[in-house]
Amino acid sequence: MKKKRVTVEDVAQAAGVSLMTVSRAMNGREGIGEETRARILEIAREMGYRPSQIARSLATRQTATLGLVVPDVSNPFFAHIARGAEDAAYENGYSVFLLNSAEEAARERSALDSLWQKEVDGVILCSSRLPQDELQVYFERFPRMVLVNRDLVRPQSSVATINVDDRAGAEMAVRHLVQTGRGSIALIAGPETSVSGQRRLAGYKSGLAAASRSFDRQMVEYCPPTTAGGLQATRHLLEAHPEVDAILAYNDLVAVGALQACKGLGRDVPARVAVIGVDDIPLASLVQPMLSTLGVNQYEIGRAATCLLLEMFSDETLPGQAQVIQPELVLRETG
Amino acid sequence: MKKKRVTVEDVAQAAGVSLMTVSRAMNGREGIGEETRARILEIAREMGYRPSQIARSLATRQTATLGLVVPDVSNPFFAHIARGAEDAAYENGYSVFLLNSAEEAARERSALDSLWQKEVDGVILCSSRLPQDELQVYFERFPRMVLVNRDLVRPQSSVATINVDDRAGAEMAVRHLVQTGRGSIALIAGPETSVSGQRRLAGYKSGLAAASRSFDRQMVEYCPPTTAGGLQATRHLLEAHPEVDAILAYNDLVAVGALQACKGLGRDVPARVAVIGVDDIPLASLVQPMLSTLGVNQYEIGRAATCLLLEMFSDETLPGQAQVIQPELVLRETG
DNA sequence: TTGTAGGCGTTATCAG
DNA sequence: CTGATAACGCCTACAA
Repeated sequence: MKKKRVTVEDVAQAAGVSLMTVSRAMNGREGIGEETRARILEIAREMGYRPSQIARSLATRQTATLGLVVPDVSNPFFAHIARGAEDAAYENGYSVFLLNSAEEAARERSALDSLWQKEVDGVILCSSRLPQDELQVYFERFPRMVLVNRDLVRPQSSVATINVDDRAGAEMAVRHLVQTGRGSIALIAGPETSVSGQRRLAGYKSGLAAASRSFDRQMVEYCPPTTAGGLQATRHLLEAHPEVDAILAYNDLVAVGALQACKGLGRDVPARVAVIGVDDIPLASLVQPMLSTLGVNQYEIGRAATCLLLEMFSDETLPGQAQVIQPELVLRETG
Repeated sequence: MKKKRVTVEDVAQAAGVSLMTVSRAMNGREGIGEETRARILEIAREMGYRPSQIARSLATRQTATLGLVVPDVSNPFFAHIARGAEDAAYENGYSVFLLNSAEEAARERSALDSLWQKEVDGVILCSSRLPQDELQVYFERFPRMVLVNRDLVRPQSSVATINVDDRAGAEMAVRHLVQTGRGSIALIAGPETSVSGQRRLAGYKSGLAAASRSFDRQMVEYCPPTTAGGLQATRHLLEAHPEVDAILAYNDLVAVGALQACKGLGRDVPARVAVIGVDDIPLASLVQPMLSTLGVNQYEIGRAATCLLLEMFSDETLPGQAQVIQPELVLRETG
């Protein structure tokens, strides 16, 4: 009942040549007459032949496939990265597996194991929560890897990184808040295990220090990286510390939650409380009041990650790069 | 230099058995002593052995892989579908290829061809813009398929569909606008080639007809399915037809654009103009004023699509289902 | 320019 | 219960 797949052999038979000639014709290789090639290509087209990527992969040990692991595609930040990564992959004839790690180490491991089993040519791993020594195992398993939002303890020739300078960004935001006269600046810090969250915390501290202010851990509230998380954390914070007049949020989603909390508690933004988010997702300019934020171009990060991977593929010599992206302080009505 | 992959053969040798015994042990098959199995499993673990999915696929003609084609993952609507689909796939041991069709027929074709070449076990195709006869070709190429937001002219045993009842939704929205006293209801219709857009247009017309109002094509404006598209189309419409006091938008993104246009032109929403979107993406309740919308649970659509695919996989008898999802009118401040 | 033999890592089939 | 052998569809290397 099932239609059998057309194979090289079928085409070869139909064309009256050996299967190697067909293979050469399909792959545009040297050593074959132009007329022969044209004839074979035509026959193949007529028969509806497409080389099996599976068989090809087994023979060549290359799958023309990349893996993309993100915490959550439904987070606009990663959705844009995914689009950028897939666009670049498409342009270069690669396909991409999309895996969500769901902020869970176990599922992240499972995602990477699955990619390993699928023998992808490279992996883009975003915001990994795995400990360094565990990551090391995967560095060895995969031919190349790009880490987004995660540092490397020591450089690896097969691993590149793309990091947003969250620390500098957070510091810049705090400086700005200080300069505009805010007296009590709080941090809604997102998940405690987040690496970029820790970097923002560091920037928050150093920004405070630069203004000769002391750090108060009461001013830091952890929460899930969502609007709901931001709402709850901010409400909690504001009830305990009504004097807070500025909030730096883990990301824009959390910041929007903060906005909602302020509204719910009757705190006018930005008159009474200033709010600054991170990421500059489209939502930031669509909420009312519009959100000030530390912006980066997510789509380009995705593209860059794929391109890095593919470059590492050709330049065997290319050492593990470490790209750093400086966020930009986008001031809107809230900051 | 490269570490060679550990194969069944290596494990078999280390265990002093044949490779078939190892294969059986790994796959939990019958016909092997419990002690032997445990011993082999242990050895395999120690050696860091993982079966090559590539080789396995070649032998079994199954890849444990699905394809998901969406117009654009960075559109929150599809991002949530993607998450739902991947979650369900993960739970069942499948991986998913993510492809963006970018609203272009050529890229959609290319995406499907690529999946075909990769020999995926099934495909979820969202909002296809391909003509029916061309789709037919792919129905035959893929073992099973689920179409989201696209009808089937005649049922196919290997194809299921999940459709939001856009027509009924649009009609419901128009009825509501009429009942709340709106006199001039416009439609910002999205891309002219969109199937669900056409369904909304039909519902818009029948809603008007049900209220004994005549349809005026001047009240319909096409645009790209984005906030920017909605902004521009609405501005254009409102300038040409200042009497418009209600807008039904192609989706929430477009509706938010409409909101912005109204604001820019000094038209108060909802006092002067009512706006209703479609999809109920998170953004809808985050903008100010909050957006009324025809809501569906996107995440569940994604899950359902994957589950349908996997069910078709086991129930050979299962005929091509056609699930229809009724949208719900979510009234907020704008409607 | 073209064809032949061998192998990529696994599973199916059929003996033992 | 276990093992040898033949696919699976393609490519590399070498021979003609």
